[in-house]
Amino acid sequence: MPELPEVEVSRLGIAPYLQGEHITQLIVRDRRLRWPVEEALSDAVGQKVVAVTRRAKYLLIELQNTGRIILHLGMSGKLRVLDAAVPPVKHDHIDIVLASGKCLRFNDPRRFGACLWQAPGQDIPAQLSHLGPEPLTTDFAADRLTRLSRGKQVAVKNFIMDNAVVVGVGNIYANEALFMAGIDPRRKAGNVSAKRYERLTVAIKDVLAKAIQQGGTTLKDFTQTDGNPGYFKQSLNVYGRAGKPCMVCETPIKSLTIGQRNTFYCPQCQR
DNA sequence: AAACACCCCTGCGGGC
DNA sequence: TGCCCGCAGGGGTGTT
Repeated sequence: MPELPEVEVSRLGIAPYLQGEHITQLIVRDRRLRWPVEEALSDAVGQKVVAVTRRAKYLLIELQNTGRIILHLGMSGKLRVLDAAVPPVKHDHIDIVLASGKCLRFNDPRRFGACLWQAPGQDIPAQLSHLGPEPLTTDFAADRLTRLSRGKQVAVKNFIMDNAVVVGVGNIYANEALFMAGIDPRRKAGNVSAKRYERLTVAIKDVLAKAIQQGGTTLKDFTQTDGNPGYFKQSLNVYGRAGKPCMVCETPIKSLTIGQRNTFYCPQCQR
């Protein structure tokens, strides 16, 4: 479900309900997520939430004692803010209950998501310690793509989906950004010129920022925390449009598999 | 080292 | 209506 824009939309939706609130209870109904949910997570009870931040596709619930609850939505994870008394439904695995009477409820049918616990004073979990720059900051610039890609045989699409290169670019937005930049997704990363990486960098920033503005992309089941869908699907140029005419030149969009993932591109516009 | 394939898991849509 | 198959937004792990 979620790429960076959907995670950011979720963050914006939940933050007002969590910030400044005390956690009164943690309910874990199923610990079998991407990694087993640690018992120590309940150490967060009694703590005040000072902020909800994001790193890559991880949401960080920052606690006053410097502890953190770290959530990842995986492929099918969803967050809702509800009255704590609302009965849980299937796949509602975790409730973070707040003094306000609300709770943050994590639902994840496929259980590819995660809930990690970083105790006060502990290092950030290893999953977050080797991540590349955030795409929407100035830390992510074209020269980085050019420098890291020299000599690389990997397809440029896989290259920009590598979290060590830049975080938060998943399958939808990798396809969209490559279309916007006019680059064939199969092209070897090392064979893309510095000039074209300039265009790709702009495209990545642009597509992610616009998707956040429009509330993310709803494909099957993504909803904003208010239950409304995201509207960016209407702006997709290539993703999921195999056989349909290119928005620019009307050539049928092609699909193929790159790195075990479905890839869409315009054979005319992307070289 | 780099480039892949594979796996975790459930639900859903399409074809028959 | 029902069954079976393929596929899905992520990403860590293990093999060449």
